[in-house]
Amino acid sequence: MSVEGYDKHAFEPFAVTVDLAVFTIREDRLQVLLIERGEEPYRGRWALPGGFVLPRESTDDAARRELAEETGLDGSPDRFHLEQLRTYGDPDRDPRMRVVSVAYAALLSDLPEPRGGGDAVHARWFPHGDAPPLAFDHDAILSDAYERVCSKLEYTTLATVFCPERFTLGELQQIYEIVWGTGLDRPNFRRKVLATPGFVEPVEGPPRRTAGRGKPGALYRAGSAAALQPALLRPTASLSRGVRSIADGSRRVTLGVQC
Amino acid sequence: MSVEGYDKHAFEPFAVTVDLAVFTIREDRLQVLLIERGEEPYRGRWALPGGFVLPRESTDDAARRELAEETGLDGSPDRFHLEQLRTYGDPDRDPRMRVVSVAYAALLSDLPEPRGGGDAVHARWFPHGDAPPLAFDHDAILSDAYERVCSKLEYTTLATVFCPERFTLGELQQIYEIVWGTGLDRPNFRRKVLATPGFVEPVEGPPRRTAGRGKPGALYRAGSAAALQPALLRPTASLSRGVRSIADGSRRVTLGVQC
DNA sequence: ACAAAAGTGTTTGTGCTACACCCATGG
DNA sequence: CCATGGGTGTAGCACAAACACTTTTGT
Repeated sequence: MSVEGYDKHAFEPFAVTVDLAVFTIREDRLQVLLIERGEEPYRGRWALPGGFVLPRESTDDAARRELAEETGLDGSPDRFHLEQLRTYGDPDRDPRMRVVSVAYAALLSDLPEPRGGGDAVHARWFPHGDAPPLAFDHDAILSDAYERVCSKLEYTTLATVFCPERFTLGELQQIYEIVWGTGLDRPNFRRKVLATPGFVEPVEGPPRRTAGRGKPGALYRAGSAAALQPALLRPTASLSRGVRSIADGSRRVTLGVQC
Repeated sequence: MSVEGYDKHAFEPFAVTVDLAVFTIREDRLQVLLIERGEEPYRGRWALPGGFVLPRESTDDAARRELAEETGLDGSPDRFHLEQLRTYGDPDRDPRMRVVSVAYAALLSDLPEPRGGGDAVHARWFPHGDAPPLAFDHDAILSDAYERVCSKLEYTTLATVFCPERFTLGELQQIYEIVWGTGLDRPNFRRKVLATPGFVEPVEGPPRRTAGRGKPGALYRAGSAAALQPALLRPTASLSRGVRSIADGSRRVTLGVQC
């Protein structure tokens, strides 16, 4: 940017693309949207959705456009989150030419339509962890994106974008448990969420609802706060204090890939 | 990346650059390295150092190269930190052409030589806060970089890269106080640092040293740990004591493209 | 009656805050 | 002696972990 000897044609052309790691929660699993490539290189391999940044378009706009094209969500005012992850710029990441890719992570509430991609390409949701090896360096991007999502749940209220507009605290807790792959203590989770001003707010007319049997829970919607002041940390899978051997295994549902 | 209709010349050329926010601590202040532009646009304005990514070079390599060129640090094995910040891709951020810039943040221990830039351009350190308005969108980049540095001190051991190889706990604490612009309680800071395994390790032969008068402090060097398990949070600007005003949202959370 | 989920309460421990106090050095 | 910085101790509080218990629904 501040190079002195400047010449508009002193450099070889770079292509700039955006790649999207789109997450949602379907069928009690964290799932990622992947697209099957129809041509070389990596024909037949699955990859993250993405595409070229247009000449008069910001990278953010390109990411929004690709997200809309790929998922069919259009004027959806809320209920999703999109943020830049980082940029992948190895010279050999695409065998065709020099491509620098700005990766984005997107979080979506489960969509009404399975997918609305305009193109005739194959696209589907894969449970995170069941995804096949991806094209290019997309395995690394997806891995980075997953770690970002895990840690974002700790210090932001982003978990609510995975929920429907109205949700119970049990459903919100399930988001955390599914993404982190750990169990959480319900009473403590409840207190933590309710003690954080602006995390959730109770819905007025409390028409209760249930997700199976059991007592129906009170309904909430997302509040106005974005940050969790004391973070909601995921339990550390590592240290066990002292020599406590008893009472460890119990009901920790440690499935899923660790962060 | 996974666009189907692919044509090598279907896009206009983009330039890809790296921009660096280089921080150090000199004269008890957090300072940033700036370069005076010698040509249009923004001739005479100060800007972050940076330059074009070469055709066969990763963006990380380009950042390392620019850092070496600009600061003169060469084979320095350690004692500095370089990490990608984020990418700035607005179509109008450079009036000459379409330029996408991958920004990096660099943290350096104070250098022996003031600067070793090979070029004849003007470069100097500015105390953070005293920097003039910068060219392009570099004010925004610098602001993001500063926030990143502040938060990185909270949950990593990165403060040690600002220190000389051997340092006292008082010097380490000063790093935090200078960067954050707040005072810290010495006994508590001390306990926190020493209680974190791998943050610092005592230097064997304890030849004590002093930074003025007063009791000489024990010397330490950086340990092997990178993360601070319980974070070392900067004090919230809110009131202590008495009535906790509801407030405040306080800590910055980088929301994405959001909804 | 039983299972399952929601919701309340209580105990215990850890880590941070705030502050009081002593030690070593230079002027 | 005093000022300055290094270093130790301790009481109080906020918060989280763990777990016992009650309530409300469906089968």
